[in-house]
Amino acid sequence: SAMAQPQQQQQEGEQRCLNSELWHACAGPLVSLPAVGSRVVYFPQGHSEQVAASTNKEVDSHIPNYPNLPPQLICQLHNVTMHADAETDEVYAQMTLQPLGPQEQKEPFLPIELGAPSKQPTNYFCKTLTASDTSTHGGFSVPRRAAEKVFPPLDFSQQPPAQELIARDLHDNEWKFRHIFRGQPKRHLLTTGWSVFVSAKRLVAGDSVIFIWSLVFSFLCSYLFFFFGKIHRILGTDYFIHLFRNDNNQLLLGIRRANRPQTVMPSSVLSSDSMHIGLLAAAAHAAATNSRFTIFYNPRASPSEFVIPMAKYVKAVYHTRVSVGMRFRMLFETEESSVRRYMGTITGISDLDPVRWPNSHWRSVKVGWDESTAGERQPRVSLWEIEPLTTFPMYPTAFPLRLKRPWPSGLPPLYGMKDDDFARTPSLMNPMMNFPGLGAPPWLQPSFNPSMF
Amino acid sequence: SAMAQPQQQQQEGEQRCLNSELWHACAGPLVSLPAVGSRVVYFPQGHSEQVAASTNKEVDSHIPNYPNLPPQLICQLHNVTMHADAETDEVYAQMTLQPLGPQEQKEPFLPIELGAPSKQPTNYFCKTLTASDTSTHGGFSVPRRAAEKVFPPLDFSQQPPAQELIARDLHDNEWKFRHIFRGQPKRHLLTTGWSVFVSAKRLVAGDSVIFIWSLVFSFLCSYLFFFFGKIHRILGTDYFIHLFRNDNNQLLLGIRRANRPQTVMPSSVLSSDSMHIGLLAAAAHAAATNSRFTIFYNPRASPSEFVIPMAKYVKAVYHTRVSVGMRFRMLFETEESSVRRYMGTITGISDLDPVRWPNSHWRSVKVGWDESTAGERQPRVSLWEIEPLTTFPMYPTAFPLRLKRPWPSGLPPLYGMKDDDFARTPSLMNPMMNFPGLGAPPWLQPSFNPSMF
DNA sequence: ATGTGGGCAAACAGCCGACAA
DNA sequence: TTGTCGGCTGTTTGCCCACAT
Repeated sequence: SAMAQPQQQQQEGEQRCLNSELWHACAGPLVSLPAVGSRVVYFPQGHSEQVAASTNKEVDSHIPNYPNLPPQLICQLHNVTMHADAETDEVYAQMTLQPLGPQEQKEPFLPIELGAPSKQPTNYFCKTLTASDTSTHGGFSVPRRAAEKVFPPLDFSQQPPAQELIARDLHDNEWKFRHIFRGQPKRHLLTTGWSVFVSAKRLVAGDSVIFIWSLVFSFLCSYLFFFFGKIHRILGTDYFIHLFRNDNNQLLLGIRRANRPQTVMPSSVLSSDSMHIGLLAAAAHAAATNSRFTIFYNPRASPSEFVIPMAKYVKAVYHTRVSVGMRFRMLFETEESSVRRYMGTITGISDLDPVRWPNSHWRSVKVGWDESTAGERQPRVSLWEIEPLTTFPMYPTAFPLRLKRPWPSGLPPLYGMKDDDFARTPSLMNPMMNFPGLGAPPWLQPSFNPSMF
Repeated sequence: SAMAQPQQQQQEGEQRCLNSELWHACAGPLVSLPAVGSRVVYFPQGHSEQVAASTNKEVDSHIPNYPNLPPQLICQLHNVTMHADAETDEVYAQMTLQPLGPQEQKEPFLPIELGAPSKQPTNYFCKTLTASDTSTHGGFSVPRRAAEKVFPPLDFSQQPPAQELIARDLHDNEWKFRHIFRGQPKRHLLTTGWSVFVSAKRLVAGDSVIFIWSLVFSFLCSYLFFFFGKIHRILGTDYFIHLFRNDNNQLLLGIRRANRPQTVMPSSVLSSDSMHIGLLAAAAHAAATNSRFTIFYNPRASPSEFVIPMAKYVKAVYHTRVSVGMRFRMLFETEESSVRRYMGTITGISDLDPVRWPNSHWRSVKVGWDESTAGERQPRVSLWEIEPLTTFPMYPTAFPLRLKRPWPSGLPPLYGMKDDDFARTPSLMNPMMNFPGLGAPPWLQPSFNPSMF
């Protein structure tokens, strides 16, 4: 019975340091956080979308305009902290941003700004709970491959083979489960302790659980990987895991709730109007004074990734040509927490909100999706979300849309590409309009290395 | 077993019309909402306090100033809707305010603006739950007087006397309880159905429940009371209640949670800075354009009643003299949901935040409390929260603080009071500074009737 | 390979009066 | 008057396997 009690290590107030692997696993394979210190592009418009999704209220029309707030702000990302809601375990990130002046925007890219985003953990599994899993009648049926991959091995000389598993959640609470291999045919089960977890987290059939086999001193591990990279490559990852597996291993446990019909959350703190105004005013004030501001990014609340690495933005907006009729692919998360690509066709390029946010790249691409189940996929995407295909357009564009960009003259063409190769709609005609006085763009600096993209 | 199931009448989205009596009972005896259509004074500073209390974050110093936003706005209250959080049953109110121009501020008071605030229901009881009440081992022990007052009478000819009670909560969900009178000595108990309620509302020992015996058509009842006031006075209230008791009665059920150590709620939607900015910017924008804005008032989240009837404000600020050393009484809510008065002495009169909110009446009075358990009571209060005593000050004031008010000359003195009778600190010297161009104040209009206060 | 259901024992929920504060 | 407890059912929880998919 003591086994069934989770040892709640109540650490109210500020979370110390949330496990990054677990956070990313819960956030999903498509979510990546820009590196601390890197430059990012912040979209008030996208931020607004997130608030609208959280409050279930569309942005009202009588919200004042902030004419000095451009549709995107180039910022330095000073701080990123990962959080999880104490009640629901919903993951979110807090970011501290500082708008940059023209000088800083122009500086060449740093290595961290070009690095690959953090990946999903390797030794993990994610299972969508069945009715049996969440019922009080029984325990949790562990898929065989999953158990073999992420759980410590059982002693099969015993009958039945069993062990006690201890897993930690995002709040560093400990959950104990009896892991047993029994039944006819044999299968892995979590019995004692499981229902306590289900009721504490209020899980229902359709929600998912994630188990990760992690190394406690993963930072030390990374350190060793860095210095002994060659040894690692020779001996393989398993050797390194083996080094730590005996003492310092740990099982992590996260949840991901099904996309239930959102409960109306009128927040009872601040009206949604005030929230929208607050977000805009905070950004406008920060932009005017070049001071820091703080935002919350809630990856599962809305499909609006509104803080984008600057390198990704620059590549997509300036180094990719798109036109109406062009085919593209875009990544989506599957039900099983992996990714798949959906195909579509660009049907238009225009401002999402020409009145409030003219000349914004936010969701400037109107698209149609190939598959008939496309009702749930957005009809508008941003340039950096899609991978245009280099094949011919599906059908010829109604009009060419090929305008000569007002690129600073006298500069060498980019990567063997001529100016004429860029296609722009009128609204996208001058992408530099928000960087007054900006001279040679950063990606024209000698240190800029396009091959790193 | 069907008895134990609450009939959840899920009405997602907008609440229709919450029961006002129940809302007020849950909000507590000190909470009153201004009348729709009346003029009120809105304090951004107090609103800010509520956001700070909700987010557990003090207002940061680098939030921009809104120099055009006065510390108090005279507004018309266009709409008030009562709400209850779907998760926690926490009560809150949504108000739509519209800042008024000088002309409208000056208009004479309407009857609704001078009416008494809504009272607590009469036929109700509130009990703080014991360990036995919340334990799964037993039911709910109903205090005898409470049961006799608010529950329908039992048939004592039966052995044991018992009946089924049906009560409705703020969300209009139905809860059924078996009410039985048994034991040695005899007592009233709620048995079947009680534990379902306790676990559904997640009640713990220390929380309170409120039962109200209400009339469904209370508006009709008020209507009759109004027209047949004399008959009512002759026949007595019981006659009127009897008229409706047979068919249209209903039992209401609310909860009030103990003041547990507040769970940190970083909201995960918007940073507390942005919320503060949002509140200020929304008010400033509304003030500049004389347009409506919406606020949420959360009476139990913080002791900051930041929307005050204008009449109450005017009376306290202009028609009450206070000085350092003066004794006063102030109402507080007791644990048992009734009120008691605490005594204190005014120790100073000054701005709470001279930098950000100069010349504000919000919590401008520094006080000391008589009782040693005063640690939990605020050291600063607003003028309209206290009842100054007309007795002599406890100790003579260090300096007179008696300044001649710059009252418009040529007007008759107020209610036989001479100008000299008003005592003001320098910061409160000119209470009209926020009403530029204001002539004779509303309380000088012939229709203003001070006896209604 | 894994979801569901019957059988069964142990644990818990929940109704009762006794007692004491 | 009312909070808590021991006694005593009836229901639920939860571990086991069989069986079906």
